[in-house]
Amino acid sequence: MAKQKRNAQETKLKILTNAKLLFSKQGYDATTVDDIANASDVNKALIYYYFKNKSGLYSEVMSGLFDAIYEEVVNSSKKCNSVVDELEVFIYSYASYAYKHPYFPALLLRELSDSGAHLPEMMFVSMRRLFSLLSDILKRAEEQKVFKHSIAMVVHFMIIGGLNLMVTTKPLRVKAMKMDKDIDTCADCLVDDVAEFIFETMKNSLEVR
Amino acid sequence: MAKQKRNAQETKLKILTNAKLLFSKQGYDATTVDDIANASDVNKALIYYYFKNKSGLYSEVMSGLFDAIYEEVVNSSKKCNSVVDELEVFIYSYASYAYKHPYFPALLLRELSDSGAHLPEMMFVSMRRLFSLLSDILKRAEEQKVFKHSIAMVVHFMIIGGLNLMVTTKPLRVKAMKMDKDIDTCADCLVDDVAEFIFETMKNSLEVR
DNA sequence: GATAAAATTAACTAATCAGTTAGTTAATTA
DNA sequence: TAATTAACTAACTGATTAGTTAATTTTATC
Repeated sequence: MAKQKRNAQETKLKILTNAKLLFSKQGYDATTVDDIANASDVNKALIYYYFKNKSGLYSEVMSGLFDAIYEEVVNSSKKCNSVVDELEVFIYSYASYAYKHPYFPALLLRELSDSGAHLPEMMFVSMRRLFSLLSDILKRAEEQKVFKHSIAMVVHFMIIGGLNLMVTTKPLRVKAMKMDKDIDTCADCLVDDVAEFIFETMKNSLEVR
Repeated sequence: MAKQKRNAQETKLKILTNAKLLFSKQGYDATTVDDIANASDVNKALIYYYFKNKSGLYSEVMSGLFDAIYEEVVNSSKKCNSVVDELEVFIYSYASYAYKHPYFPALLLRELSDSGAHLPEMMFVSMRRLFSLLSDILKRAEEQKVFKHSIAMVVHFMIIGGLNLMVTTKPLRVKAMKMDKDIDTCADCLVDDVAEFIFETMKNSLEVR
């Protein structure tokens, strides 16, 4: 039976971690509970012991991720002296997290691709919260006459769309580079260079001159 | 048996259309061949008569879409007198197509979210081709000293990421607006306003001053 | 009009899926 | 230390899935 001593927290975490990786790689529907159980080296019934069902597991995976990135972005913003700094830090911290946790962009894009049809409610709240952060930055920047008026939602999606897609398409871009050296798909671009380019693009465009 | 006269082309098209809608709405894995057959009001075995298998059907759906958008963008570009015009038209024609065919952004984002792991080969080629278009515009603009140097791949993803996400998240944004009027999620934004904002953002940032 | 080919049908198949059940074992409690 | 609880297991269940088969019907060809 048990190969070693029991540790419930450790078991649960193992399940969550493997679920996160598999949902990220294969998507929710193509990932079976058996997949997750096998990857975690636990009996499938255990997953129902710890989580209500497959979607309950998914919800926990996603809420963990959203909480983490929100904290990352918020905590980074606290050290800023200006709204332009805040925008920069928003972009850098989001980029940093996304590159370090590539399952996050994959999961997020999948959810957003069907308008969150199966989006757990708390995830919806988290996303609105994240957008609020950026929206607030842009609004204050406008009030301070640092930035022009902007469509915050579009800014948001240009930033996170750009970043997320840069993460998720890495293998594709590497493949494309091998096939055609004339096309620069940024296969070796560093995360900071990407974040910097996006930040400079937004700043140069929005700043009042 | 047959409820009316047979028309093979019409039957095939009906299957493709319904497959496109369902794959777009539910994703590949959650859409069953039975779903598609029922939606098309045909016998399931017919799908195997016309297409090799489920993934063969998917490939045909996707290649149709990519050919269509590529043509749309290319044909629009032919009427341009300057590289800046070309960029504008690239963005506007992509936006126009994406808004008129919301299943395309949904399908594309899903594929890109897992780095095209299941991406049909011809779709990979189509995407590279589309990116080449933009990359070429930016390169020429740089050579003509109209635009500064840019990371074409990041520009590409900021543009298509922004546009695609604006399309796919429409219902989410409407929902968010209802819950909190203080947040402007651009729920009623017009496609041309979005395209214009994205174009102006890229132009203002990249143009040499 | 007869035959062949194309389009279509109903029924079938083996495998897989989310979830369940009853039993076992380790850890905790009294 | 015995009883209870928590963590875990193997096996099961009914429904669903992609794909198949053989038969039927319609259309095209001669």
